[in-house]
Amino acid sequence: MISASLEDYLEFIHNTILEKKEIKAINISKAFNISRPSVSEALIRLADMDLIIYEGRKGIKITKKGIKQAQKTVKKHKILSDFFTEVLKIDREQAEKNACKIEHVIDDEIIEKMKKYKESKLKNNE
Amino acid sequence: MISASLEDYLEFIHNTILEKKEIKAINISKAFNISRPSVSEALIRLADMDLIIYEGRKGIKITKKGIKQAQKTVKKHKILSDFFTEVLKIDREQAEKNACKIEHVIDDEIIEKMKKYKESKLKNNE
DNA sequence: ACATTAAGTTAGGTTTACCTTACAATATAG
DNA sequence: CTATATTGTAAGGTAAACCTAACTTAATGT
Repeated sequence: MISASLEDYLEFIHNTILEKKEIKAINISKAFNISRPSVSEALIRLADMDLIIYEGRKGIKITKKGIKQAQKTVKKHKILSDFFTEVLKIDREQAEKNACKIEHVIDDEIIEKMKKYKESKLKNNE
Repeated sequence: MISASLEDYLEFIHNTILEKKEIKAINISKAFNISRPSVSEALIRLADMDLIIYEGRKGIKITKKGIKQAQKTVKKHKILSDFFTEVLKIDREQAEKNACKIEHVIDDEIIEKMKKYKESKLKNNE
């Protein structure tokens, strides 16, 4: 099992690679406001779990396994955030903030029900 | 700020006192499957925060501040659990399990919206 | 009353996730 | 092409939340 912190970093790595084609340790440091040594440590742990390939300055690559893992988190994040904004009418910023925390602890079944609930609500355009 | 673990223990202390009038460290140890030394440590930390008064075998008393804090958690727990079962049709067990984790990270505003959403849904008995 | 059991504490250890300070290596700017 | 700034690593430290083993103290059974 991956921790909430590592899951956050992996999610960020994945999103950043999709967006900008590459990512460096320093970007993670800045994005999460953690020290460079802490990032090094986290990247080593992610590499130990075969979620990324880390070769220092040569860059960070995400593995198949890492992509799968990150996609799961991203999916949860999106469903939570959409449910909060569209069903509960929470503002985007707060929805995002809460999705970031809840995505690490909520079960898949609840996520699926949230998704279905939102979809059927939209269909019946209530 | 109180940690998720301490919040869990305080919630359990509060609920148990309401139900059985008293609680001992050993009950927490059994309920959460953690060692007696870990409970001692946690109780000392809760006492340091003035959430309980702890005098070893003489018992555990919850302070005003502790009751307030615990009630907040209990409220969040109940709203989450009810929302999951009544709105999303999640089974009780899973709803409880997830409420236990989410209650520590979710903002009050979302909890309030969940409560209102559920109430208005019941009123219109959809 | 005394042995056993139960409950709690002490001491010392682990892992995770952070930190700072100091150093090494690489890029960039003049 | 060297000086400076950027990025990363090493070493060592902290706090939280757990653990085990060993001890103390209190309660209980016979």
